[in-house]
Amino acid sequence: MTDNQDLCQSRVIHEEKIARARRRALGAQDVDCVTRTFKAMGDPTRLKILWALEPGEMCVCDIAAHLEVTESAVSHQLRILRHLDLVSNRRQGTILYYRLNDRHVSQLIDLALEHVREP
Amino acid sequence: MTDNQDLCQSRVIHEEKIARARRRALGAQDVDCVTRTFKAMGDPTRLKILWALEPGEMCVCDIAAHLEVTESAVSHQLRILRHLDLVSNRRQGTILYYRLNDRHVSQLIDLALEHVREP
DNA sequence: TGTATATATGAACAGATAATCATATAGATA
DNA sequence: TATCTATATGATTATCTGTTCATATATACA
Repeated sequence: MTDNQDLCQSRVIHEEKIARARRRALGAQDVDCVTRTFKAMGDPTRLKILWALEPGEMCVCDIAAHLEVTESAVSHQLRILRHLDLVSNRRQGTILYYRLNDRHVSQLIDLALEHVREP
Repeated sequence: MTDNQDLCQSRVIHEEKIARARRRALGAQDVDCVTRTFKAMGDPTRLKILWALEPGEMCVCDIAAHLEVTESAVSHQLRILRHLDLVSNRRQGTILYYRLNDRHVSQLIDLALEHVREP
C-alpha cells in the first residue's frame, strides 16, 4: 500500500531494500550541504588552496603565487570556501590571512588520499 | 634565486610560506584523483546513491525507484562511481547488484555530515 | 586628504556536466 | 533461435562553473 509504484515508472524488485533506503535517507538540507562541501573540494584550485593552508595561515597573494593563478581567481574561490565555513580569515592591516576553519577539512582530504592511493 | 617572481605577476610577501607550501604540494595525479572523487560525491544523485548503498547492495532498478529518477540516469552515475572505484557490482542473472567498494566512502560522508551539522 | 596596496566583487564567456531520449547489449526463457 | 528483461551507452541540450577583465572597497601612509 506504499506509493512506490506511482512515483516512478520503474518496476520495484526489492521492496524491503527500498523501504530501508527510504527510512535512512538523508534530509534535503543534509544532502545540499554535504554536496556543496564535496563539490567545493572537488575543484583543483580549491583543493590546492585547502591543502596549502593545512600547515598554517597564508595571505591571498601568497596563495596566488604558490598556485600560479591570479589573485582574483583565488579570491573568488576563497569566497566559496568561506561561505561553506571551510576557511576563515583574520585581517592584519591590508593583508587578510586565511586558515582552515576546522579539523574536518584536512581529515577529509587525508581520507580521500588514502582511498585513491589504495592498491 | 627562486623563480617565484617569474611565474606569477603576484608580489611575494612570505617567501618561506610559499616555499613550505611548494615542498608539501600534492602531485598532479593526487590532485586529479582526489578532486575527481570529491566531485563525484558532490552531486546530489550520486551522493544519494552512495548513501543508499551503505547498508548493503541494491540493483539499478531499486536505486532508481528509491531516488525517483530514471534508470538511465542512475546507470550513467553508477558508471562514474564505478570508474572511480567508489562502487562495484556483481551480476545475478540479468540483475546487477551494486555495493560500496570500500569503507572510505561512508567514512567520507560521515565526516562531511559531521562538518555541516556542526554548530 | 590623496595615493598606494591588498583584496573583493560583478559581468561575461568558455568549458564542463547531468538529465533525457533513443538505441544497444547481455543474460534468461520460451 | 527469438524474445524479453535489466542495464549500458551515445548524442543532445540546458544548466552550471571557473576564469578573466574591469572595477570597487578598505586599510595604511604620506
